[in-house]
Amino acid sequence: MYTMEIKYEGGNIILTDVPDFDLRHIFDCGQAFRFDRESDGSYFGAAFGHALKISQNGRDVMLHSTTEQEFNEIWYKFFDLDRDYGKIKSSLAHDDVMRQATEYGYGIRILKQELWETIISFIISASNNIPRIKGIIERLCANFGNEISYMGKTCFSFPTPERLAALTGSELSVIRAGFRDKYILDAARKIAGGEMSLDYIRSLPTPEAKAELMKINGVGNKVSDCILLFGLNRADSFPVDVWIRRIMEHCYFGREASIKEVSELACEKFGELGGFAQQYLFFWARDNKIGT
DNA sequence: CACCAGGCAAGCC
DNA sequence: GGCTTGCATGGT
Repeated sequence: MYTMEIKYEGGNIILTDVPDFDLRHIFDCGQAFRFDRESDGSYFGAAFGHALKISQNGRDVMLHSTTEQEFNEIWYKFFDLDRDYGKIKSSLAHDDVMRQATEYGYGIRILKQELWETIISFIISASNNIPRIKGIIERLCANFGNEISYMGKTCFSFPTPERLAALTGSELSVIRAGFRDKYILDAARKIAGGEMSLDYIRSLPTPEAKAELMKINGVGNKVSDCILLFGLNRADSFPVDVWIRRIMEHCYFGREASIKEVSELACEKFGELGGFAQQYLFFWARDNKIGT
């Protein structure tokens, strides 16, 4: 049995004996764009309007300069510390592919991110690459977010729908998002204007939530699946991007396969654990250039 | 210089 | 329904 302990010491939260947890796996598997590795191996970023430095030594994890209240209200849920990932991995590791993928990314956790932020982040991800996605989101926050003072540094929160809805296309062009500008504005205006409700979307069953999200211009099949998985905690969602398609073709089909075929096989093989399987596969395949 | 990057929408049949 | 093409920007 795992025996994770939570202590509050010297203004930091210290977790000991954290199971299935690795910062590089968590932040480099492509689910979050606002946390970066520092030269000392720690990660620095922001979520839910709060900044965080987090570091790890083996199974011990430190959340720097954080209160118990903030940990309980934000970071405990954000890092999905409630969930038994050992059980998930053993349920998935029924073939050689998933055995390798779950062993390689053993410390992956699916972060529970803010819904609004995932909508905009994955709109930006379309036909883009991860370094540039990060750059665009950084400029979005620096220009239109609120200042956060933390550990002697200044960083920025993710801008609200209201803030972005008030912008013109040319004002938004400073973030250099290209053709995605109009999609970002469409999302912000639908939500800030009350035409679309995030709380209502949260309350919907997955298929209905997906249909509602796809009313936003720039949110299609794949982007909506990412929003469902990362922003709405729908772990059965299996986003099929070019990487997942290639790895599934290479490892399971042995031929080219359509997105629909890939989705159907994932549903069959992984079922309600599809989202976890997707993250293990994505991290493993990209790091090892499998299927390329 | 082409070609592509966690896709999508619009325009075709 | 499925299949093509243009799309902004930046990197190789």
